Amino acid sequence: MKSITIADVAKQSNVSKSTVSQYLNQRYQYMGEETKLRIENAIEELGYRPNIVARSLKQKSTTTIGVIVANILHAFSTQVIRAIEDVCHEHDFHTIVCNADDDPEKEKNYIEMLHAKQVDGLIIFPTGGNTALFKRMKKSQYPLVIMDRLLEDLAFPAVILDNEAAASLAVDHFVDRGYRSIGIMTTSITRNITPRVDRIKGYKKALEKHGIPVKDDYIRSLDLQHFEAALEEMLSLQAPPRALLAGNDLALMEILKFIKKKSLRIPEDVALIGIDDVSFASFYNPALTAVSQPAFKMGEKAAELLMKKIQDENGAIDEEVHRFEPELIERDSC
Amino acid sequence: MKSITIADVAKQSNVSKSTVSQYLNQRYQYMGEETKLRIENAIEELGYRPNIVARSLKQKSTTTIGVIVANILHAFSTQVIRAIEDVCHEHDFHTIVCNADDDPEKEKNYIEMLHAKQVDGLIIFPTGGNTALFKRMKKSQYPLVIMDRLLEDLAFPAVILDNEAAASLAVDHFVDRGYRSIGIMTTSITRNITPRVDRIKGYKKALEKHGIPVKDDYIRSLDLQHFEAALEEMLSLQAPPRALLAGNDLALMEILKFIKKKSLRIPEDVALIGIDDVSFASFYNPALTAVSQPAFKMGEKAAELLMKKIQDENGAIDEEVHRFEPELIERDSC
DNA sequence: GTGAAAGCGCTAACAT
DNA sequence: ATGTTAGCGCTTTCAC
Repeated sequence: MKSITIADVAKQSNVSKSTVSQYLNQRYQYMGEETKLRIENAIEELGYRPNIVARSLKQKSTTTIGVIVANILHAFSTQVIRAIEDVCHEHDFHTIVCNADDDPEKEKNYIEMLHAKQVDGLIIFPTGGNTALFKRMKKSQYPLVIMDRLLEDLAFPAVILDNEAAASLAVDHFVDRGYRSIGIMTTSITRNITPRVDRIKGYKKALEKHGIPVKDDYIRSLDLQHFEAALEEMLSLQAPPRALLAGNDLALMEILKFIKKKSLRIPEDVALIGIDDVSFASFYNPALTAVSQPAFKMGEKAAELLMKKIQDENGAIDEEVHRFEPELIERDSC
Repeated sequence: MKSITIADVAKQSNVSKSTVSQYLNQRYQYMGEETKLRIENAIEELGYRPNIVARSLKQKSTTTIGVIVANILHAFSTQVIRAIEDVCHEHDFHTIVCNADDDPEKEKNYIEMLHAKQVDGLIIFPTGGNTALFKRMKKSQYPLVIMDRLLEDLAFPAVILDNEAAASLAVDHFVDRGYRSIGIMTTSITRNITPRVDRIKGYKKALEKHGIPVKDDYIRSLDLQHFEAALEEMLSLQAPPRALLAGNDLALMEILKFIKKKSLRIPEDVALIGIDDVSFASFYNPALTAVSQPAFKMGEKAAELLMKKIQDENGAIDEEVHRFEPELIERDSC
């Protein structure tokens, strides 16, 4: 499978390689109309396609960015990815998506491989490890924007949800509806995943604001496979919570499974609000009240920040964190 | 951002570029133990990472494959993708995923860009257009495996579901449960999307097998945005179907929305079976009976076929279609 | 055991 | 207006 090169086109059309190159890069300022046509035909006849690898080597740009998500299973990740792809597409950039699977080791491998592949920049949903690596990237000025989670001590441009507000919104709504014993269940916070920590923080603050005492028994943060046991435990407390806040979509689904298994009624037995709007929220029985993140806007913002950083050579370095507001979607589960 | 090259490492360790290259490619057969160490240190000190773009240019292989799915919104697509990624990872290949969004034009662009990017092979869920392009690829021997849908007249290795069997399974189950007026709703079959066509075919055959007359009023194939109207129509027939088969996950969700909106009961008012097992099937109220595809196995198979095709230079060319068996998961919606 | 040199396909001065 | 030339960073004979 020997490929057709620019040299073949040049020969076929009786011009030099450089002229063909000019043509390919639409620099036909002073190019003879006839030459242009000859080249056009040659390309057509030969079915020639430029080799992007060679071009990238020369130009030191692959017009490709990488995005590494901590966990692709979150609907939020996929929504953000689609927005990023859209923006990149507008800028004629390609996108390579990798899933770190919540594993800092995998994250590290992907960062290194994308770097080796010479992607022009990275959008990362950090897993929470790899501090040293990030420090190095910071120093090397590698175009990087952080999404969803914050990296302590490291000032990269970042796009995140106002996670405290998200939890607050939910608690406020529970209280509005007359609930005062409210639990929160979220996935594990070993490695200090900031959104989860912040959501718990927001939950506590909101409770205090309403003069409701915070009970540690009502707060659980653990791996999905331990949800059932934890739920069992929490709901068999002498005074069990009457309302449950799911810290994210995966947590919500575990809770729903449990509720189904135990034939509990929503909201009579437990009221429910989930952070993240799941695909089936509107037509679940009952319809699920949710706090939704503006995933699309967030993805757009992250991509725009990165594009700017890549194009501005070493222009104004934006290290701000861009915080987006969540929104409560009222339905029937609370 | 000038990058560190092999030359820098060579200088730093007082050897030539080629020796460093040997080292990088683990060809230290005759390499001095000491040289090895010096290189190792130099690489460490400089933080050198090989430039994959340059390597690819020379080696004419990017150890990357592309996968183009017709529509990423189908859960099936994402499951298959994950399996493909796993297999590729084992073979030290990377994967670039593109979403054609059911648009043959986009499909074409992606094929061309992936080709230009010199990916070593392609797995495609065809949108149904681009016959000429595929014919050309066939001729050029480009490593390609087809997934999910068949391409008429074109013999590529393919991995698909036994779609007729899938519909049959559902109809059989309906009949078992005493239903004899059964409708089917699926997304549009303009462009002759083979799975949809075959599912309808399987549905009809199964009906005939059971001696139930096929009614055209009970068969609808259209875009998602027209589902509501079509459902309205079908269920207001003088003799409406009492059971509904959803042709895929997206169709199922539309049906569920409609049912919710009209406050219909499942299965009392309509029984329901969906082809594709959705994430929430097990904990929906009621739990959803489904015909599931072995998505993971199918993805694995496709990836393995492609890897073989890529590695076997021009070895045995497998043009078989590999057909997988669906499985009925019995729950409460029928 | 290690090095020199050519070349992968393309671009970009610089000539002409 | 078009051609010549020198690399981009790496791999790979072939010498030494």
